Amino acid sequence: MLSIGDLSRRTGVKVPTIRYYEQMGLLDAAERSEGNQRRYERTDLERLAFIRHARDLGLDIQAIRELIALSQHPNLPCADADRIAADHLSAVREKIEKLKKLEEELARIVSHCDGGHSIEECYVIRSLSDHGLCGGEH
Amino acid sequence: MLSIGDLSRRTGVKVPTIRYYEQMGLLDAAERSEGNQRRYERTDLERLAFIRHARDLGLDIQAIRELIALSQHPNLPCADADRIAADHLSAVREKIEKLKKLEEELARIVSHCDGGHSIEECYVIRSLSDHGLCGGEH
DNA sequence: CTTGAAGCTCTAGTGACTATAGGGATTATC
DNA sequence: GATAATCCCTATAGTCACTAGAGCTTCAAG
Ligand SMILES: [Zn+2]
Ligand SMILES: [Zn+2]
Ligand SMILES: [Zn+2]
Ligand SMILES: [Zn+2]
Repeated sequence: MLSIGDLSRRTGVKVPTIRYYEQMGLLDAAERSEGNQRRYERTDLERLAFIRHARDLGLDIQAIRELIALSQHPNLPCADADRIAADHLSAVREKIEKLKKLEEELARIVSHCDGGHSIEECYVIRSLSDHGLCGGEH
Repeated sequence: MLSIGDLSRRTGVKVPTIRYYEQMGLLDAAERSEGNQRRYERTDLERLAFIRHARDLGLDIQAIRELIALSQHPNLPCADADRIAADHLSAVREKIEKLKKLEEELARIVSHCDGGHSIEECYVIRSLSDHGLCGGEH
């Protein structure tokens, strides 16, 4: 039986975060010691590692909740799980696209000024004042 | 003199957001009509357009506050403004790098399963359970 | 002068935590 | 068995940049 601190050390998830996951329904409410402290077993450790890994990959709490629910039904087809992952991949790709546009614009803006001007002439300030100086939309 | 709604329509910034920017100190507290409604002038319109553009480029409120403060001193050198922009560009590039790693991993995971398995065999679920199946860190 | 749109303030909700306060439990040492 | 250090508990509030709603007042058109 592991304390919440043990679980934390073994997974790298902070103690308050573990309690938060319980509150959000990702972890089952843990058994308690006589003194009301949480006690965990190996299955909880695995569940938490799953959650942690899914979070590291950027999945949100709701998606993880659904994946956990699915994983409780080993014989169902996995189309739903695959769709969740595919949707997330699409969302990540969209974010990348948006950030690349920002990067391009910012790089252009930054390259036009080297800190050697006055604020009045600064290309950074002028670009922010006038989207017309931009190369694209955002 | 423009009402807050006029300002909203001309900049595409929603009315509550304009009030929020005032509260955050990005916009000066507007003059008021006899009936306590906000009234704006051209300079406010320009300020709001600046804020909007900076937000569209991903700068946060604090950075925008600093840029506005700088733009009030036209004769100072622009090194601080340039640094804010350059720092933001670096942050954007870091985000892109992280997202690209996620994308790669997610693409790999998704490509291994086509929805035609059982949950028990699903590569998505198995990958989430075991980071050892991953190609890199995240 | 009436009506409907627009404006006002204040509060709370979003997501995924993190921090703090003010206590109680457990464990190691003496 | 006492004590101290560490751990754990709940509950609340703060983060960021808004957004939504309640309940009220003001404005502009007809
Ligand atoms: Zn400059
Ligand atoms: Zn622009
Ligand atoms: Zn699958
Ligand atoms: Zn992994």
